[in-house]
Amino acid sequence: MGGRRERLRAETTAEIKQVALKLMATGGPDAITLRAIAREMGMTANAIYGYFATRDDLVTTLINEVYTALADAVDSAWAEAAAAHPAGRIQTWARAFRDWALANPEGFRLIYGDPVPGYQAPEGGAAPDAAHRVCTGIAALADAAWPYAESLYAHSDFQWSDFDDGLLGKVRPAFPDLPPAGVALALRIWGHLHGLVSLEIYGHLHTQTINPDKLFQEELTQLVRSLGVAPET
Amino acid sequence: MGGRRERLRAETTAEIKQVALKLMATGGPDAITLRAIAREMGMTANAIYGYFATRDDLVTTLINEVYTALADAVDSAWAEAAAAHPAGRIQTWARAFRDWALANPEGFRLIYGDPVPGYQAPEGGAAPDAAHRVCTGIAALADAAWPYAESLYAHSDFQWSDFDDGLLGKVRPAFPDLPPAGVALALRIWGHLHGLVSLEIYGHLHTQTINPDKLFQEELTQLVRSLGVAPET
DNA sequence: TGAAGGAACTATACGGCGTGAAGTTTCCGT
DNA sequence: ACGGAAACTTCACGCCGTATAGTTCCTTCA
Repeated sequence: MGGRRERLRAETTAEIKQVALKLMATGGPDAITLRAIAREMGMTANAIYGYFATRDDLVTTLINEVYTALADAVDSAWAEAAAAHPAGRIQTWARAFRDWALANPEGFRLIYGDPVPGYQAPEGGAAPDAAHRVCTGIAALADAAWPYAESLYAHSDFQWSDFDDGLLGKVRPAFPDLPPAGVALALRIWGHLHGLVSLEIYGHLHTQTINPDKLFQEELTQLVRSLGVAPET
Repeated sequence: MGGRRERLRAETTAEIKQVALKLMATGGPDAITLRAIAREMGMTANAIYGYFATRDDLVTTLINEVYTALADAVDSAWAEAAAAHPAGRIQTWARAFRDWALANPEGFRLIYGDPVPGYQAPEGGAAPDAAHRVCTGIAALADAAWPYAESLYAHSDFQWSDFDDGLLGKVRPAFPDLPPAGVALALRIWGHLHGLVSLEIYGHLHTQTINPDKLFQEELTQLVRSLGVAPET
C-alpha cells in the first residue's frame, strides 16, 4: 500500500479533475465532457471510467472541490478581518463572497445552477457539507450582529426544529448564544447576497444597472444598517 | 396573405412551442430537444428548422413567453391587491412571485438559470423587456413604500445614469416621484427575493431548513418592517 | 525467476443530440 | 395548367455518454 501504483493513480485522478476545471473555466460547465478531458490528456474517454464511475460522479467531485474552495475563500476572509469592527467584518465577508463568484463565474454556476444537462445532485456527499460551512460563515455574521439586532427579531417564532440537523450541528456549537431566529436571519442574508450575486453572474443585473458594484456596496451598507450595526466610518 | 398556408404555419409554430413547454415541464429545460419535439409531433427534427432557425432561437422564444407569463402573474397579483395597505400589497406581490416559481420551477430555471447547454441569450429580444416589467413591478413596491422609507436612503448617491435606459424608460414615467435611490432599492429587493426563491428552487435551501415557507414569510415581514411600512395586523 | 492476477487502457458499438445539404411532395398564385 | 415556393423527409457528419470486450503492462508472490 502507498506504492507507485497508487501514486500514479492519484496523479491521474488529480489531472482529470484539473483538466475538467480548466475546461470549465474556458467553456463553462457544459464543456466538462469525458471526451474533451480525455482528448486533452491524450487518452480515450473510456479510460476515465477507471477513475470515476460516471460523468455525474466526476461532476459531483468537482462541485465538492469548488464549493470547498468557495468556503475556504470566505472563511479566510472572515478570519483575516477578525479584529475589525463587526460592520466591516460583515462587509469583508460579503465582498469575499461576491469577489470569488466574479472571479469564478463558472464555478458559481457549477455549484448553484444546473451544472450539466440532467445532472442530479446525490443525497449525501461533501456539497451539503460545504453549503453548511458557507451557512455557518453567515451564521458568524449573524452572531456578530446579534447583540445589535436581537431586539428586531424578538417576535420571530423560529424553533430549532425548523432547521436541518446537519446545519445546526455546526452552528450551535460554534455560536451557542445564537437563537433559532438568528439562524433564520443568517439564511435570509445568504439569500439576499446569493440573489444579487446570482443575478449578476447570470447577466440579469447587467440589463438593469450599469455598475453592479455600486448596488452591492449599497446592499452592504443597508445590511449593516438594518442589523443595527453602526458603520465603521 | 392571411390564407390557409399561413394559418397552418402559425398553428404548427404554436404546437412546437407548446410541446416544448410540455417537455420542459416534465423533464426540465434539458428535455427541450428538437428530436423529442419532432417525435412528439410525428415529424422529423429537421422540419422544425422551417420554423426556428436554430434550437437556441426556439429556446429564446420560449424564454420570452415564460418570462412574460411570470410578469403577467405578478402584475395581476399587484393589480388585484390595489386596494390593500402597502404592506399587504407588497407581500402579495412577493408571494405571487414565489408561488409562480414553485408552480413553474422548470420555467424559473429556464429564465434565470443555464437553460440549456451552451445557450447564450441574445442581446435584444423580449426577455430583457419582461425583465424590465418585473423590475418595474418591484419599482412599484418601492414606490408604494417610498413615503415611509425615503429617509432611510437619504445618503444614497445614485444617479439616473447608474441604470439601464430601457428600465428607466418604463420606471420613470410610471413612478415620477421615485428617485434613483428608489430604483436601487427596487433592484436590491429583487435580488433578495430572487436569491431566496432561487436557492429554494435549486434545492439548496432544502438542506438547511425544513420549511422555506416560514423563512420566506419572515423575509416579507422584515421587508416591510425595514421599509418602515407598518404591517397590516 | 517466472507465472498469475489485476489494473490501466483501447477498440468497437449503440443510441441520442444539433445541424447541414439534397431530394421529394404538396399546395398556392398566376 | 404550370411554375415556384413552402413543407417535409432522407441522408450524412461530428459531437456526446456509456456498455462490452479485448489488450498491454506492472506488481506481487511462489
